[in-house]
Amino acid sequence: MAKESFNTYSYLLDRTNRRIKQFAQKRFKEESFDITVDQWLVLKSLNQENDQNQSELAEQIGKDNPTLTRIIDLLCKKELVERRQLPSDRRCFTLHLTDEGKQKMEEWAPKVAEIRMKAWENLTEKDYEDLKRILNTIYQSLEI
Amino acid sequence: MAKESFNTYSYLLDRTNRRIKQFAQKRFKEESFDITVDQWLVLKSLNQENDQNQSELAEQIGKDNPTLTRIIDLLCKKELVERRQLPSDRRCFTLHLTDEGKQKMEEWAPKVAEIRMKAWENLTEKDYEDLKRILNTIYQSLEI
DNA sequence: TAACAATAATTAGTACAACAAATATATGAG
DNA sequence: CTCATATATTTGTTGTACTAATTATTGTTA
Repeated sequence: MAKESFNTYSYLLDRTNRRIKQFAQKRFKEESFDITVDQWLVLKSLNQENDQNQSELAEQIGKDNPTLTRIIDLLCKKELVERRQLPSDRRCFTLHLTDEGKQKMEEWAPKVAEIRMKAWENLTEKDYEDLKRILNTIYQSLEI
Repeated sequence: MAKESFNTYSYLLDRTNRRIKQFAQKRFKEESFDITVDQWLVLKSLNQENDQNQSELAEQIGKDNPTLTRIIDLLCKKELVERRQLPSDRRCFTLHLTDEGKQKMEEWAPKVAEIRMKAWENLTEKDYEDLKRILNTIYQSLEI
């Protein structure tokens, strides 16, 4: 294949990724979910596993610490998440959904699952598997 | 498949996309290419086809106009690109590589092609085809 | 114990993404 | 011609990404 073509794949990937976010964000707005897609990712992770500190959570969702700090700041301001000082290591906070956060998660989760599913509706089971494998192969080829 | 899994695919796609950009950016820096990956995309398009106005170019590279305006601003500041007023329609600019821009393109293009290729080196021809098909299917499922 | 390295989180600075709204100009219908 | 509409671009705002620097704390070791 011509070298030039590889630019095209990067472009397709970028474009598709953007549209997935864009679509979800638009639907979030329509449903009056007052969060971004990335904020959703954080809430979802905290809902599955409380007591994570920021570094663990950052690793979990694949974002860096400064980015996560800001997402957490925003979620705290919305009173969906709270930081708790860890007495055993005063450098750390553990992160927790507030009661309101838990309630919103119950309310939002089924609808979000539906919205997120939309992207994949015209793919076969084999397509999912192939996509997963291909993306992971790329990811590992670029180990930093 | 459980609905919850679909979140995972979005996550994989986002993560891989980020790493592709991240990798290219890091290599750009090592090679002292003083541009971002998105700026590269613009230069590349202009190198192939001069005389585009901003709206055409935005469409071409799949970014919206405000985003492109700012990328062009930066490239103009670096004196790689210039805006030329179109006498026949004074709302438009056509965009052109400067001499320095053309020179840099010649210098950078082969190396950039190599860098971009790195992501795909462990995939087969069939993988490329599958990936392209799958990404386009997703893109079209989310027509906005 | 004092000095040094490592870690958790934050902050600052720059850039891009997405969206809405504003501005300037052009075009078409009447 | 004039008004409404459309088009090209810019501006403002919020959020995310990456780098580098900073603060506070903990761990290590001479």
